[in-house]
Amino acid sequence: MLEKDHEENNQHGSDASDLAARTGGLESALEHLILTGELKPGERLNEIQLAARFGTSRGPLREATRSLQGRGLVDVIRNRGVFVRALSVKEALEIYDVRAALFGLAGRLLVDRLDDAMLADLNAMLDRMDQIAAGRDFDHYYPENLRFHEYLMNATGNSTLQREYTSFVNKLQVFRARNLVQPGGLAVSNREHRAMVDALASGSRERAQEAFFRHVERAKLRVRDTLD
Amino acid sequence: MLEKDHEENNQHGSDASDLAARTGGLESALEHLILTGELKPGERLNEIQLAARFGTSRGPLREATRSLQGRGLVDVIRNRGVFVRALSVKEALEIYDVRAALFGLAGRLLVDRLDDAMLADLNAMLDRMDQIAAGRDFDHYYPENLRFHEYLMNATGNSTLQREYTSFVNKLQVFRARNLVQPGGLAVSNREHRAMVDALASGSRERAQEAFFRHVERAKLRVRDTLD
DNA sequence: CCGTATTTGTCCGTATGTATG
DNA sequence: ACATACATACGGACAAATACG
Repeated sequence: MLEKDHEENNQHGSDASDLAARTGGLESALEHLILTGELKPGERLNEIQLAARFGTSRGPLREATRSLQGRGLVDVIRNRGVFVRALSVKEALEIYDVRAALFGLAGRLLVDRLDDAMLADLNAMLDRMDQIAAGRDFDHYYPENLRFHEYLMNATGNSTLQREYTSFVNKLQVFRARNLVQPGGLAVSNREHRAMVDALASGSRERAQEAFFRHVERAKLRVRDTLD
Repeated sequence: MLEKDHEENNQHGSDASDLAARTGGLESALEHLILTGELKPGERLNEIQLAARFGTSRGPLREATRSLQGRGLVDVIRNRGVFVRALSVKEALEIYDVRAALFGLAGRLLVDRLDDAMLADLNAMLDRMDQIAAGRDFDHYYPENLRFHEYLMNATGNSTLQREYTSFVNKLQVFRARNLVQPGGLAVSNREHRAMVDALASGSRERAQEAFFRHVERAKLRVRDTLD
C-alpha cells in the first residue's frame, strides 16, 4: 500500500491508529479500546476526540460506531451519543446461558468430527493445563484455557457458531473486567475439560452436548457467587 | 430504477418512508425491505437512490447500513458498496444448527418456568394448530406456528436469547425466500410440538432441551432435502 | 430559569475508486 | 486499452439538541 503522505498539514496522527483507520480497521480499533477496557462500560465515545485520535473525520467514525451498535457492543442514544454497552448482572447471566447453549452445540458437533489426531491434540492441551494448574499459575493458565476453547470451536467446522460464540465471550469479558475473576479452581476447571473430552470419545452427541453445556454453566455459577 | 417519484421538494412528507427516517427508524425501514424480499440477496443498496427514497441524505443512510452490517444482514465491500447478505447453503445449514441450540436452551429454561397457565396456553395453541393442519391450510398454519415459537421464546424470560433467536430466524427467512417452503407435513410439525410440550411437562431439562433441539434439526433436514 | 459552550445530526462538495462502452 | 459515467469515501460546514454554569 502507498505511504506517500505529504505531511504538511498533518498534525500528529501518524501512529498505528492512523493506519488502522485507512485499512478500514477503524471499527476494530474501537473494538480493541472497548475489549481492553480503555473505554469502560457506560463511557461515552466522543466523536470529535476519537476522530482526531485516529486521524479521520467524524463520518467514518460514526459509521464504525453504528456497526458496533449492530453488534451490541455499544448503545446509541439519539442526540446524546454513543456509550459502551454496560451489562447488568441479569444480562450477563443471560449471556452465560446463551454461551452455554452454543458451546454445547460445539460438543454435539465435535462427536462426529473427532479423530485420533484431534484427540491427541486435546490430550496434549489437557496435560499442559494440568501442569500449569499444579503451580497455581493463573496468568499462564488463562491463555491456555482460551486456546483450548478456540481449538474446539474451530474444529466444529461451523464458522457461524464460531463467530457468535466469540461475540458472546467478548461481551462477557467486558463485563468481567470490573469484577475480578477468581483464580481459584484451576484444577477443577481442567477436570471438567477432561470430562468433556471423555464425553466426546464416548460417541454420544447428547452426552457431549451436556458436558460442554455444563462446563459453561459452572463458570456462570462461580461468577454469580462472587456477585451476591 | 423504474420511476422517479417526486424529486423537487424536500418538505412535503413524501410517504411513510419519510416518517420512518425522522423517527430514527431508517435502519428498520431498510431491514423491512430486506426481510420482505424487496431487496433481494446479493442486490446492492444504492446510497443515492435509497437516500432519495427516504428523503434523507447519504450520511444517515450510510450509518444505517453499517448497523445492518454489524447485525450480519448485509455485506460491505469497500469502494464497491453494500450488498444484501446472500447465504450459501452451507451457511444456512450452519445457522439452522445454531438456531437449534438456542431453541434447545429455551426448552431447558422453560422446564423451570412451566406452570398451569402456561400449559393451558400451549395446549390451546396446539389444538388450534391441529385444526388448521387438518385442513392443509398452510397460509393459516404458518403464522400460528410463528406465534407458538414466539410465545415459548418470550416465556423463557431471557431477553438476550429471544433477541438472538429472532435474529437467526430472520436470516433464514431471507434465505428461504428464494426456495419454496414445502407445505407438507403440517400434522407432523404439530406432533413434534406436542412432544416438546410433553418433554416440558416431564420436568427433565435434558429431555426438553433435546426435544426442542430436534424440532429445529428436523426442519433443517426438510429444507436440506429440497436443495439436493 | 437563562445564556453559552459543547456535542451530535445532517447535508453537500470534492476526491478517489470502480464499472462500462 | 482508454475514456467516460457513476458510485462510494471522506472531510468540512451549518443547524439542532443537549449539557453546563
